[in-house]
Parts: sequence; C-alpha cells; structure tokens
Amino acid sequence: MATISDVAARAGVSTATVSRALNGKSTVDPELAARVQQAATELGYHPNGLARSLRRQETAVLALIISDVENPFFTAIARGVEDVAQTRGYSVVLCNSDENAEKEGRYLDVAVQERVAGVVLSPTGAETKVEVLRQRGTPVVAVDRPLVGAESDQVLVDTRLAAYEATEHLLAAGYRRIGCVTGPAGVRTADDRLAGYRDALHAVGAERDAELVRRAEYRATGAKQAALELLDEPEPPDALLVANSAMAIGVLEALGSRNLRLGADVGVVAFDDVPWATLINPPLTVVAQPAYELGTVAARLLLDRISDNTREVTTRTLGARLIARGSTQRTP
Amino acid sequence: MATISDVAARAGVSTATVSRALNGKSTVDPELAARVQQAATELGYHPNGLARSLRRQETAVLALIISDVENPFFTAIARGVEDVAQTRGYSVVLCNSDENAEKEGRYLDVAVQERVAGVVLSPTGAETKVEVLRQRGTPVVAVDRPLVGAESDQVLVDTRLAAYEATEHLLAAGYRRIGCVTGPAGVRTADDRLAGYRDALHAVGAERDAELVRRAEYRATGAKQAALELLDEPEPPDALLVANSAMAIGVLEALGSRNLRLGADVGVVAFDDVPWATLINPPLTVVAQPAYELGTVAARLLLDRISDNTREVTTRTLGARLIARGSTQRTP
DNA sequence: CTGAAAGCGCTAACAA
DNA sequence: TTGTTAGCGCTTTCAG
Repeated sequence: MATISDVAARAGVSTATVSRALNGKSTVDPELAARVQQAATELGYHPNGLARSLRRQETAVLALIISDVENPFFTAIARGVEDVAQTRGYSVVLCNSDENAEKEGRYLDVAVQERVAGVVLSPTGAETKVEVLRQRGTPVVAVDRPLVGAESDQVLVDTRLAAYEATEHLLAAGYRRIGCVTGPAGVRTADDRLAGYRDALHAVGAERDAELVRRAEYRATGAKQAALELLDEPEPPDALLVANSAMAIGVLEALGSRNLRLGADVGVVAFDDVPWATLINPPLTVVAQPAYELGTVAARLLLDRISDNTREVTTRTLGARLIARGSTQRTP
Repeated sequence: MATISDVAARAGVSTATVSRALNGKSTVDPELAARVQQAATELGYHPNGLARSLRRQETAVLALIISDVENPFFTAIARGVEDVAQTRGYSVVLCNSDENAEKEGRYLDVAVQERVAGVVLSPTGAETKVEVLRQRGTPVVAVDRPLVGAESDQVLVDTRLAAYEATEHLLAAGYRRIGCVTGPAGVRTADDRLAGYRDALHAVGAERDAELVRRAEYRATGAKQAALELLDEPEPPDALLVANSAMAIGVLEALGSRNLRLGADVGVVAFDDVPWATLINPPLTVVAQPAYELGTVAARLLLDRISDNTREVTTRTLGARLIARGSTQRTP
C-alpha cells in the first residue's frame, strides 16, 4: 500500500510538496504538481484518512444513531442527513441502537473514539450517556426526540399536536370510544402522542375514565397483542390511534383476526405515511411526518455548529399533516 | 480532551503502562493497573481510535455498502451483518449507494481511505471500481449480487430458481399469459429473475414470442408505469411476476387504477416478503428471501477472511421460498 | 515555491 | 513488570 513518501520518491519531491499538491493548498509549481499527480495515480495512492485526521485533529465523518434501521421513518431521516452531508463533503456512518440504551451508549463511545465531527442522535430515552460527547466537545443534534437536560440543537415534530388533530378527526368522523396504542413509557414520541390523544378527548369531555390505552414496543407483535386486549374488552373501542407504522401492522392484523372491518367497525389512524397505506382496503388514514426534512434540517444544524460552535442552541419543530383516507370513515 | 500521556502523568507511570493496563495485554501490577484505571475515569479518558488504528495498522470497522437504505430487504441484511459484527467486536458503518455506481465508487474510496477492516458490498452493477479494494488488500464479500470478474467471497440467493418456481406456481394456478416486471438490465438479480421466468415459460412451451416483459428501476413509480403499459396491451397479461417489493407497490397501484381484481383478474407474485403482504386483500403471494441470514453469513465470511486471508474463496448460495397466498388464486 | 522536521496519540519492540 | 524509544502516515510551521 503506497504511502505519501512513495509518491514523493517517485515524483522526486518531498512529502510536503506531495501533500500540498494533492490537497491543492498553497501554490505548487504546475510542473511539479503534474509529476506528483502522475506518480500518485501510477502507484494507486490513496491517502490514509486515519493519519490525516489524526494530524488535522478533525474528521469529515458524521455519525447518525437511530433507533431502528428497519423503520422507514428513520431510514428516511437517514437519507436526509446523508444527502446534506454529501454535498458538504462529509460521510455519514449509520448506527442502529435498536431502541436499546446500552447499544446507544456503545455507539456514542465509538463515535467519540473515532473522533467523528458530529453526531445526529435519536435518543432512546432519558439518556445521560450523551455526556460523553459534551465532555469531549463533540457537537450533537437530537432528532425526532429531545435530549433531556442537555442544551443541544434539536429537530422535532409537533407530534402532540398531530396526535390531537388525529384524535379530533376520529371524533369528527363519529367515533365515540377511541383507544390508543402507543410506544413504551419514557420514549418521548410515545408519551407525546398519548398526551395529544388525551388532550383531544379532554377537550370534548369524552371518556376520561375508561382508559382505552395500551403501550407496547414500537413493533408489530406487541401492538397486535395490545390491540387484541383492547378489542376483547367488554366495551371495546370503535377507533384506534396508533403511534407508528410498525404498530399499525399489528393492529390491522388484530382487526383481521377478530373479523372487524377497518373503518366501518373500527376506525384507525396511524402515524407515519407508508407506501402501502393506499393498497389496503379501505386505505389507511395516516399522520405523515416530514421524516426526510427532519434529516436535512438536522444535518444542516449539525454542520453549522461544527463550523461555528458559538451559535446559540436552537430547536426546530416541524409540523405533521393528517392524510384522511377510508380507514376513518364509518360509512363507505 | 485527555490523552494517554495525561493519564500516565496523573497515575505516575509511563504511557506504555497505561496502554498495557487499559488493553489488558501483558500483565501489569494490579496496584498500578488500579491507579491507571482511576486516573482514566477521573479524566474522562477515551482512547483515540484514529491513533490506535494508525499504529496498529488495523481498524475494527466494517463497511456495508448497500444500494437502498429504504428497501427492507437491504435493511434486514444490515441487521444481520451488524449482529454478527457486534459479537466479534466490530462496528459497522452503513453506506447507501443508492443504486448509483458513482456513489458506490465514492464510498469504496472512503472505505479504503478510512482503512476499514473489510467491506460487505451489494454491487450496483458490473463494477470495476472494486479494484481499489483488491489493490489495497481490503477483504470484500459480495452479497445479494455477484462481483463479476473478481474472485471474492459471495453470498447469493438462488433467485433464478426462485423466479422459476414462482412462475411455475402461476402456471399451476391456471394463469396463461404471465408477464414480468423486473429491475434494470445489468442488475444481476433483475436479470436472473427474468431468466428464471423465461426458463419456466420455456419449459411448458408457453408464449415464447409475446414478450410481456418490462424493466424499470427497482422502485414503485417505474414499476407502476411498466405495469400500466402491460395492462393496456391489446392482449394484457393475466398474471405478473414482480421482482421486488417496492415494485410490487407500483404494480398493485396500477391494478387498482385499472379496476382489476388482484388474483381473480391478475395474479401477482412478488419478491420479498413484507409485513403488509397479509394486510391486503387478497393477501400477496411472495418469494421470501433469507435477507437477515444473507447478512449474517456475509459478515461471518468477511470476518473469517480478515483473520485468515489465505482461505479459499467461497460462494454461498441460499434458497428462497415461495409463500403462496390469495393473490395467486383465480377463484376465491 | 520547496524541503526539513516536528508531532498528532497511540502501541510494540527492546532494554532495564 | 516497567520504561524508553521509535515510528504508523500525514500536515504544517519554519527556514531556505
């Protein structure tokens, strides 16, 4: 594996000149520069990024730590982050914390050890582990969920309001016993969506005591179980607000296994627009979150902070929008 | 940011001792080791991975370059790779080539520059850019698609056979004019699936000339367009083999927009099992690929090669399995 | 404009 | 067992 000195030797110059020529920094005699270029290509020279970063004390790598690679919401964020990073010359490495605080911590350690330039994090919970970054001065921006107790940049969705509106929509459609299937306690989005749901019920003085609420992991299986429990209640719900798309799958399976008609028997609105929403019958009403934009905004915030760490901390809150479809119509 | 010499100074030992103590290599006096540990935690010391890797001439990082982060098939592979890497102390960084040879090349460069220990690659096409790795001696394993002309380890799916069986299944179900919507020419999985489809038709001497075949990008929109073209033919197909799940969405949308009943009017079998396959009506017949296993096998192969580069090159071919559901039944 | 030389933080011989 | 020392490959003063 060719090093800079191999190139220097071949071109008959010093390593300093090679470095300068290849990085186009201070001016180098065009003729020498050409010799260097040629030597480099002849040798198949690829600069050692480790050595470079070690010397420069900086890397052009961002870490993106998300809680579920298999969730389209997060992969859309990933695309957003990547697209922006790309145009600014940064690479992004994607880490999957799997909604697991320990794994998240491990990746934060890796991020620090590898001296990444910055981190976009969707925190699993009320983490303190992020202190590692603060200590070390690595910029972070939280995405989708806030970073409690840490004054860092954040890009969030007004998910409580969205849940409120979704619930209102169900009420307006004539549903009366509205239930909610949400994520684990402590996960901010799960709590916020539940809060929005309660706000809406409270606003119309509906069903305050009969708590048709179930929590589960943000996955299909738990949600199916939760939905079955609700549907088997003596007074089952006639509509459900579901906190993400993986859960929606479980809920729809539950409906199927109880032979309940979507919309007519049980209205459903789920968070996250998914490509298959219009393929089912009736099509699924969803709360579409601006996932891609979340990613682009987060990346821009992060890169800005990397280049100027004195900027004041900002929180950007994006809106979600309800897309009403057949699954929230009682009569076809 | 504390360095190893800060720790050494604080513990009153040499940096070598700190290194040894922290890495648990050769034996260190327990008492000294304890002092080092304490000094390290007091200072919030995190070893500099760059310096370490530079010195050791090795990194504990694998690169996984896939062609679409938003495709569940690839994210399942990612999980497989990650789970195995994790247990062996490696981190994996995920790169999204976006089915774009140039982007793939850029990430290969980054992989070389960052001196990753190895690469799992799902090649976009007939790439030569992978030469960069070979030159540099970085181990690669190809996953899902072969690396043409490069003798590297590979983990593939017998997708041609699977397509053959899927087509056979359609024939057995009574469909007579079977079409195929597959990916771009040159993408091996797309070509193989088409080949398997043709094999099956050929075997029964069916419809050899009337080519009901369309190609498009592995995405919903192109597939919708392609399906519409086929459906608007004077003699439209009565069944379709669809080469991936994103395409399946487009095809199903096309059916919907032409008011054709899935199964009854047009049978459909699609590659990749997706969670929503059973939510549509009738449920979708699919070819389930062992994506997660593809990832685990690839990672193991890669790690084995990293530790012993003299192993002979192997190709592992995994099987796919047809899951017959309602979308391939002509009569309900 | 170019080269010599120092050093980023760490590990691994080699000595002691 | 511990310390001294020499680099890993690169960039960047500082001289020339």
